[in-house]
Amino acid sequence: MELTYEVAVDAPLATPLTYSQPAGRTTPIPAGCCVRVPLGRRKVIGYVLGPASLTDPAGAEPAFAVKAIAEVIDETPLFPQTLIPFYRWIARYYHHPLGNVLRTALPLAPTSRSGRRVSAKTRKTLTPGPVLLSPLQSGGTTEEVLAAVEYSLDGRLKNAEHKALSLFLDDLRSGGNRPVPRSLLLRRYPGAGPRLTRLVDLGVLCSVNERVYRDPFGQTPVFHPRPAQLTDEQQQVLEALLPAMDRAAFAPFVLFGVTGCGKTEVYLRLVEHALTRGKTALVLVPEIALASQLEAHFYSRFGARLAVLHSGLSDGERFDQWHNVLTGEARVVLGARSAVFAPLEHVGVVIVDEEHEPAYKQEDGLRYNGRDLAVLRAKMAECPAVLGSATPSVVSYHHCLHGKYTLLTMRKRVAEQPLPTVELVDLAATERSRPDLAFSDRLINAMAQTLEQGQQTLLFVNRRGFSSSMLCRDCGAILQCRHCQVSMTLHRSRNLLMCHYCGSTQHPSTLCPACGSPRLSGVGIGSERIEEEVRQLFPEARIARLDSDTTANRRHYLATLQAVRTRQVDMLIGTQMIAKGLHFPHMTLVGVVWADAGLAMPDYKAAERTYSLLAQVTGRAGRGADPGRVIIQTYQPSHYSVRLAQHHDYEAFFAQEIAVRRPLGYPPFSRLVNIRFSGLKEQQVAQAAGRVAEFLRRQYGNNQVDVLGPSPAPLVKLKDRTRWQLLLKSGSSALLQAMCEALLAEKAELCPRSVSMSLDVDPENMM
DNA sequence: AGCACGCCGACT
DNA sequence: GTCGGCGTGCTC
Repeated sequence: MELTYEVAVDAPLATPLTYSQPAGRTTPIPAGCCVRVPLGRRKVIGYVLGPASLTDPAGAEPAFAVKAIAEVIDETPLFPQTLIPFYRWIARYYHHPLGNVLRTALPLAPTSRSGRRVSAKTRKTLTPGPVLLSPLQSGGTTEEVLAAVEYSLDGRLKNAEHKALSLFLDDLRSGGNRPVPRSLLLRRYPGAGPRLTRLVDLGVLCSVNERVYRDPFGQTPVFHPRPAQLTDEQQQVLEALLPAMDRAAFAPFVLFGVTGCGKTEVYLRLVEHALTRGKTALVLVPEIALASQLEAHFYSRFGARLAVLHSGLSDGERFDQWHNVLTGEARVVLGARSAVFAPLEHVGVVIVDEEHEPAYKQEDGLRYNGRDLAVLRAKMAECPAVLGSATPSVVSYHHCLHGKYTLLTMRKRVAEQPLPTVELVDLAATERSRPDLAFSDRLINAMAQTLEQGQQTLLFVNRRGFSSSMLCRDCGAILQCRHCQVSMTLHRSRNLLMCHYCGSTQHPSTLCPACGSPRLSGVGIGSERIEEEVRQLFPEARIARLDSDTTANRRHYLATLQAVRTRQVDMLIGTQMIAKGLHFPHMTLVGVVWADAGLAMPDYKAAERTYSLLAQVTGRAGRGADPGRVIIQTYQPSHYSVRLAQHHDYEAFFAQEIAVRRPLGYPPFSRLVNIRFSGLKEQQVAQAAGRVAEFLRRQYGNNQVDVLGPSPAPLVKLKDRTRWQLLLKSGSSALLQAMCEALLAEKAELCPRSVSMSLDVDPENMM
């Protein structure tokens, strides 16, 4: 009976394929191995999922000819078998081909087109050979060992060889009998090369290639000692969480704690507990900025048992980290969203820090949410999932109130620092001496004062400001759709306002519907422009900017933070990424340039994002002795997301937000799937979107699901491609799943190949 | 995805 | 006559 395998191939195929044992091979191939398989006339990469049966349940022969696996690329699996159900679930839930899911999950696997592989880095080291071993084992001084070697070789050692061996013995002792790198000896004795080679030939030394683990930590991170004493709140929270870990059953928790309440120590204790119970731990952070913050804490506590996985690593570093996890050497993984795929086994706790962060959502290819997958991993591993946040997502908090998740609260800041006072500046109501700039006099004066005192300022720019929405210059209202309560988008070319949820349009009225003012205009402020204005206002100040444009590489990011820490920077300007995790004792002023900019987004989550960003930015001040000052500029000081952020009142914000979403049936009262269409020909794209909408309405048009649209996407044209979208909204996740499956089955009939169609399940933003 | 096949327009 | 455009179908 011939062995056959189920193989997920690196091609957009809906199902795995069946292949047989490579010619001439007898041993079975373990699941998780990377192989090369024939597919049509080419060869592609595939992943072995396990044995396959050639007959279907009815006993029928397959209708295809089974081909043999061409090559086993790696004899050791790239991922543990236990994760296969996890990958299958993801493929099904996100409607993504399994082979492509695996390619996303295993970033270092070779691709079908490039055979380039990242390899282990090794170095040549030397260990004692057979001739040297027994004199070493009988102990004695270096001189005695050398004499014994000389004796057993009948005095065949030359002076230079004697010298090289003597240096080797020194290094061996000082290195605690670890293999001695050849390069180390060559540095001390440049001519040692041929001598060492001869010593190897004589059997005195042994040459070994040792794996080198490239150090992703750059310089050694700051050491954080383990605090002897926990706060009462930390104690209480752990009293709930540790027993849950001991029960070894799935249990989701939201750890709701204000900035600076000491959540990190809670995470560390949970991980410690997992390790002492022989389990492993998975810790996710939204982005690299926070990864480097937490890295130092985790590295201090767990050292070599820690692996980090994030986009800031080089391929080589990532390879090493992945393999450390795979071999079981690293038992704690700390990383960004893709670390949710880390090849850990026996996971004892899953932690997601800042769980509300939009950065957990991957916005291209496999559009997964790292936070949601983390919860799923915990479920499959039968362990607790801990979602930490100072501003939990509306959906997670809703689950807490309905008994789906357990809420744990930490209200006190560790050092009892008071939260800073937050001042709102109403941009619409205040006179400005520089109306040409984005700054009010109050903020300019505060910046000047801070600069004079030698303290630092942080300026937060909500870069999501969208230049084509309409803002009232008098009351700050943003024009919204009457049906969807999302902002209308201005289409300059056609001169009309459109809702990108439902597609309805309205003429750009010359008067503000809220206050009747005629002063309406399109708006948008980015961090580059702010930097320019600040340089103009304070030419003598030292200014740095951090945003996704300037932070493509981690070295620059870390260097900028270092410059701020050593007070070589007076003013730091940045976007979201500077809003969290960072704390600088001399940063006494935090300014928010335009707090309500995010409210202009055509997105039902706009208020939630605004609240959490403001709450986070606010937490950045007052970390040192000085409580700090926060100035928030806004056109909408009375909007609940701005007003309640000022008072650090999450519960009130949640209540308001839920009251808005309930009647509109947005999550958590429904699930969404956004179907995106794009293509080079406008007509084809619009037509395909229309046909799909018609198909779904005909098949499923009842009151259990809303099919909204189709409508042009907010960025209708991107890189010459026209984009349309169709939004599905339903209380039934199963119904949405069935609709998407039916749609994909009919895709060929509804949507030509020149139009690409992709599904975004649980969309995070609608752009 | 990638690679075949197949069916219509302007070229040696 | 045929070279080559890209719409469509299939891959164990």
